[in-house]
Amino acid sequence: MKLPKAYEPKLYEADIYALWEKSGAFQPTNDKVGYSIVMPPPNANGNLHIGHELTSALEDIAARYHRAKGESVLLVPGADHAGFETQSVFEKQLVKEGKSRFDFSREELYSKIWDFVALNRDNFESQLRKMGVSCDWQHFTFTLDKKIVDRAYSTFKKMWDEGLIYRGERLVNYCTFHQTGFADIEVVYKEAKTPLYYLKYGPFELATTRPETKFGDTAVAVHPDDKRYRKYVGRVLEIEGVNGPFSVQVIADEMVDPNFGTGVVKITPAHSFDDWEAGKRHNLEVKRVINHDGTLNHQAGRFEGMTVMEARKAVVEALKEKGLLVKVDENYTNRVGHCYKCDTIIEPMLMEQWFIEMESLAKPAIKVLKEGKITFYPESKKDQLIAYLQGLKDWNISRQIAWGIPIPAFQNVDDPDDWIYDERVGEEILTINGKTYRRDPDVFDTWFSSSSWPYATLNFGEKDSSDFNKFYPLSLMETGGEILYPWVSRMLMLGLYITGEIPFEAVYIHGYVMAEDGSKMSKSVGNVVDPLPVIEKYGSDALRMGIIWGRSAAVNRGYDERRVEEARNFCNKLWNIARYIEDKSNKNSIRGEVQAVTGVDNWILSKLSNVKVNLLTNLDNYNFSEAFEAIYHFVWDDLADWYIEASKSEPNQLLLEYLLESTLVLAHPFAPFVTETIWQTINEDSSDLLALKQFNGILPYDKNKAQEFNEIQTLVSEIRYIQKALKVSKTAFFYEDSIILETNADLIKKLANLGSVKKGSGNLKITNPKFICSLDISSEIADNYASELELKLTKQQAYINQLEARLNNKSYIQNAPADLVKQTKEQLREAKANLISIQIELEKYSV
RNA sequence: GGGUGAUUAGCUCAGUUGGCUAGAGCACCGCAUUUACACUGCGGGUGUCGGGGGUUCGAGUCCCUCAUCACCCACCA
Repeated sequence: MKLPKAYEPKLYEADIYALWEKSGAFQPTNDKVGYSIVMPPPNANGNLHIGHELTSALEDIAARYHRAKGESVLLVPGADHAGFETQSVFEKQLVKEGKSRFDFSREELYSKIWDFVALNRDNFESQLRKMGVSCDWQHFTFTLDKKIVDRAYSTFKKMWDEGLIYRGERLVNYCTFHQTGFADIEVVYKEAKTPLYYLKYGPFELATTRPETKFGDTAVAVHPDDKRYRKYVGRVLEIEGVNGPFSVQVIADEMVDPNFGTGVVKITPAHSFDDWEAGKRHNLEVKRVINHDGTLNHQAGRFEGMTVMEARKAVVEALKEKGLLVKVDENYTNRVGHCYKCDTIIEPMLMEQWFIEMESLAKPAIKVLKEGKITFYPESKKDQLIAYLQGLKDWNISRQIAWGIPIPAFQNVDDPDDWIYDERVGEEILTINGKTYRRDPDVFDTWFSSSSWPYATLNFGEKDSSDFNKFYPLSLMETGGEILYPWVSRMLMLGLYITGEIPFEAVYIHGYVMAEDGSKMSKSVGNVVDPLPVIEKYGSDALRMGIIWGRSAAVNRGYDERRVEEARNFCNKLWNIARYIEDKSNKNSIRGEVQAVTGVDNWILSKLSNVKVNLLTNLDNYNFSEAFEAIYHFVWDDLADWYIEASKSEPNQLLLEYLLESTLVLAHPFAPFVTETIWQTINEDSSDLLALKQFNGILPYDKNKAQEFNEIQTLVSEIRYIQKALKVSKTAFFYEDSIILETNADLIKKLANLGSVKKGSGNLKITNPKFICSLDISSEIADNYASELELKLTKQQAYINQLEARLNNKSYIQNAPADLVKQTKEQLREAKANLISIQIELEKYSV
């Protein structure tokens, strides 16, 4: 035998992948219907985790499936420079070396991170290979590749020219540790107990959580209808503060909730989003108090140089001394924004940044979503995306970090309002027409450049010798729910804006792989599962099937190693089916035309036909798990447990070989390595790849003959049950006048583990509605069967009652479809026949 | 405050336009060493489909309501 007793993935996987890659199996053939997926690029700096296993498994199953359907498939791999993410990882390393990013210029930092990423980049490429991903490596794209940077620039330029980009001084979510701004979506809000301080504030008493921003107060606000304070509105008041008196204006604004605190709010336009808006409404003075490093500036007087938290304490102390502190509510909870990376409290900070006007980009996106032009899996994500797009604010794309694509904009050193677009970002200073321009030191938000990913990777609108651009738009965008808003929404908007086409036909959102106990996996908790050791232990196919099995779109689900183990067993099952068939092939080399001969031959072909339809339907609708279960049950329950067992008494070698090949092709997307390994081992023609085989047609079969075997199956199960229940085996089986039972006598004897199968009658009658047959079992033993029969009788009677009730209902007869009524009648007839045979048999025991 | 999803066997979950006695895997119990496989085979049973109401001949599925949980969005001094 060529195949050893058990499948050992480790011995084959690397060679099989190399064989695929060498043969160019993953490159599109370019001459048939195209199917394309661009993989969401993983961060270039790290190792792949179990979530990547899920995402690449789903994408690869889709890709291999469409290849087997005969389509030209392109699966594009990539890597993400992941701007801020990567810089954070690198900074942590610097800290370990006792350094900080502020020891370097942005240029130095950029080149250091570049080297750092280059070191790690091979890592995940080899990991993707281990996962068996059938991607086209020649098409590998990095988010800092020239073509991606060029796209970012041309997109920025187009928006600049069309007035969608503006530079503005706005309050920005700002992390004082990383010293960069963030988009709204990047801020993590957390519930926290924040002391609420009640202060004496001129004639008012007011509540605040941020006494340290007092130095930036330029107004106090009350509700317009609040009679208590009406007389102060419009006046400018002198307020006694910790650093002496200062003046504020009293304004009336709807934003104030008269029932919260004292109904009076101090307004600090430079350091609060709401206050900023109020400031704009009332033309208030903006006074900055906090520096970019999180310390207070000269406005704070003697508190200058303190951090926000230090100053809060000190100011509260000072207020107390001056008798300005009325009380403190320690139980007040509110939600505070944090940096999602370092957990520092986000400061609203007044900054000049580049913004993209979103309304005109979002509108067309909302339109195509509402028109249902993109199919979402699950469907509900579409409405969520629409709701998100409808509430979108302008997008801050400036980041004050080094690791990213420099913004191609230069500012006139003599005229701050004079900005020019120029791609010579290698230069810090440009001189144009005698004017001096300095480059904006900022870089783009990573999501800005990655929004172009579908059309940029596929060279949309460009002359392209490889003709990859015909794969745009993508067939599928497969990704995790966490980037529906930051990425999918923006790819959609920019795709429409730049290409005029919807960038993907379908969006599939997968859920998270949670830890085994259902909690979130996290490095700090230490409950992450590293896919590589799992692959090492169980094989790549096993992990793939184990992770997709029982998982549906957007549902978070715990990782379960037992599933992986079962999937490993499934690989071994396939292996041993092949092993059996191959063994028989050596002993029995009859050639001829493959065809169904016996009932079971026809039956297995009908099952094969069903599983194929089932698999195609499910995968066309991205029901990965159900498609897998279909092939799993076909292989295990039908092919192995029934057909191969049956073939031991009625061998049809050519059909076995046909079934093996058909099964391998069907199972290949789910278990690429083991199926290809089997194929390569039994064929010895390495140019004939299973990975490139298409689904074949199903041989013709006779439905009636297939049905005959169904009946035999039922009978065999019944006999097995009786023998188990009575603890006997190898009993003699008798039948009366049945051609089917006569022709299948040997088969039934084998499958039901009987002693003999003969015409005649025994003392224990089998209550099967299709056949009159019996077992020869001594009466003492058979007596035990009475209780089994009684149970059966009760169940059957209940069933009959149910059916009769249904048929006695006139409305049912009138309103239900005729077919269904007919079916119910048939069921009742069968059930009654069955009941009678049980009753007749039972009578024997009551004597 | 707004939104979305979930609640089905001991556990993890399927159940596509309402219609065959509600399923799968695991776990569990029993039997089996028969030449593909113990990473095995055979047999076994378990559910007031979260509660309540409604529509219908018929509801796990549709509608209303309540409860619990999860996630997302907006963020109040």
